[in-house]
Amino acid sequence: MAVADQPLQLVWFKRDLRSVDHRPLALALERGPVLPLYIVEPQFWLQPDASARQWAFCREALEALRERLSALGQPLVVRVGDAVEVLERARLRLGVEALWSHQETGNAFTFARDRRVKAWARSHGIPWHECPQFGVIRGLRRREGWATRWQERMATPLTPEPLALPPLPSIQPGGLPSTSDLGLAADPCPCRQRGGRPQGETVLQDFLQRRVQRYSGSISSPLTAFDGCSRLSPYLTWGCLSLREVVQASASLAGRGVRNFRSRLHWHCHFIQKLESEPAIEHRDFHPFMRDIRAWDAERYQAWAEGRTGLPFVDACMRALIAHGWINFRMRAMLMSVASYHLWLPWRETGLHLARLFVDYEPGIHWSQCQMQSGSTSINTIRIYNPIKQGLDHDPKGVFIRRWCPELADRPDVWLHEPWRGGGDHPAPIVDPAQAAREARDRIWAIRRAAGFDRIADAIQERHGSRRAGLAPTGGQGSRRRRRTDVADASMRQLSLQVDIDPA
DNA sequence: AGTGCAGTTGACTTT
DNA sequence: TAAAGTCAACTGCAC
Repeated sequence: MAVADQPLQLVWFKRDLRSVDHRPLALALERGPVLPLYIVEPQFWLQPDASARQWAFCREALEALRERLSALGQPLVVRVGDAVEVLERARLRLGVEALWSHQETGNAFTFARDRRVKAWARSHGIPWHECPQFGVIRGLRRREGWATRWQERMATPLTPEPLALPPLPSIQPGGLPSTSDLGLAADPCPCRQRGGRPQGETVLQDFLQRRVQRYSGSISSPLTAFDGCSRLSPYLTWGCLSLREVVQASASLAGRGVRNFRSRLHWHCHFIQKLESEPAIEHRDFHPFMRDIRAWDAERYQAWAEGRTGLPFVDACMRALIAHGWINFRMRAMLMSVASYHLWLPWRETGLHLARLFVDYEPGIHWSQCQMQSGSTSINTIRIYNPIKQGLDHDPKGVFIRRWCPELADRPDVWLHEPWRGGGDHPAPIVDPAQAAREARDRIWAIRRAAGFDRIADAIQERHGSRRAGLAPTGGQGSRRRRRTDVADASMRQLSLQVDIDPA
């Protein structure tokens, strides 16, 4: 009881639901008794990018964290409400000496909420200590040297789990709301991964000890990716595992698979950095010439969203995503590409649908990817996926298609990927893929050739493209005519924006 | 054996 | 993490 007399160190858990490698927790504990708090914010869960499957995973992770912290002496305290109101109540009833948390690069809601929290903390003279998570750098001015700083951060020793937390017996732990308490729509996801650090640790061990061997060869096809990918993404998104511990756990291993995997961990932060540096990319196209070019069409959207476009491989991927809350990277790109090019739908709406379906939704990665797969960054090559070719390449025998589109199970192999061409009365897809791709390509290139496009693209490159030694940011993607060296420069710059695979 | 030719492969360019 | 087009080199085969 004595501890309650002292002002508390308030550790605010956000998307960092673990007690290992948790610097804010460790630092707070050095100063005094800690109140470990998670705030369930109904407004956050009512945002259009939130879903019941995400809450289900988060809730499991919270239960696991509560159990772990209980074992250390003080269970996780959970309160429901607006963050500032909850913090203010804690201040009035318990006294708060300092607020501790990890930096969060989230959506517009969490960005605005953090600014309110900052104002609240300042007005009451409460210092708010935010420790960086990931390799994302807040207040980044120059992109030069980013990769080195990432390496340094990942090489920092892990912060050990506290040995004990002084109990606060007078504080009720509080219950975790249900999906319906939060007003979330029913969202069955039968094959979803389970939340919680113990689950994350198991997946990590299994991946590094066994599955990583075949990583490189199995990440492209949805037939093999569910087992072949690391499947760590939701545990990183919700912070059950720290990125640093994953990097360090893989550091002692060698081989093609591990190298490939590590480059993706690097890339994870590279994308989150873009949203950190420019929060507007969640809502607005990078390039102004790309704004409002697409048309809303409710029927097309619904068909795409439910996996009934009539394009078998696309529908199979969407249905698998709905059931698992996850699909491999390449198929995410294809789904977005079909929505943005073939169906010509605005990326914000289709992006929100995918965000809700992803249990591992990470705003920085997600919105960068949505814009990239829609051609609106202006500094990346236009990549229009051919959904039939993707199917033939990655599911040649139609095993995946038949699994998720049982209505096609009896079709012979020959026309499985384009059943409408096999004669009979099979319905045509909602768009003719070849014609739709051609029209989209022509529209995009007409915009890219417009006067003034390149000048703005160069400015975007200057601000967002990562640098590589010896590269001057000159020339644009849409130039009508270009010297050979400019072409090389452009492709190098694309690569570095797209995937930061700098080995240095 | 050498030639012509259709078809294939791979590197590179364009959109 | 794209796809389609172009072109030159190559291959197998018929004659």
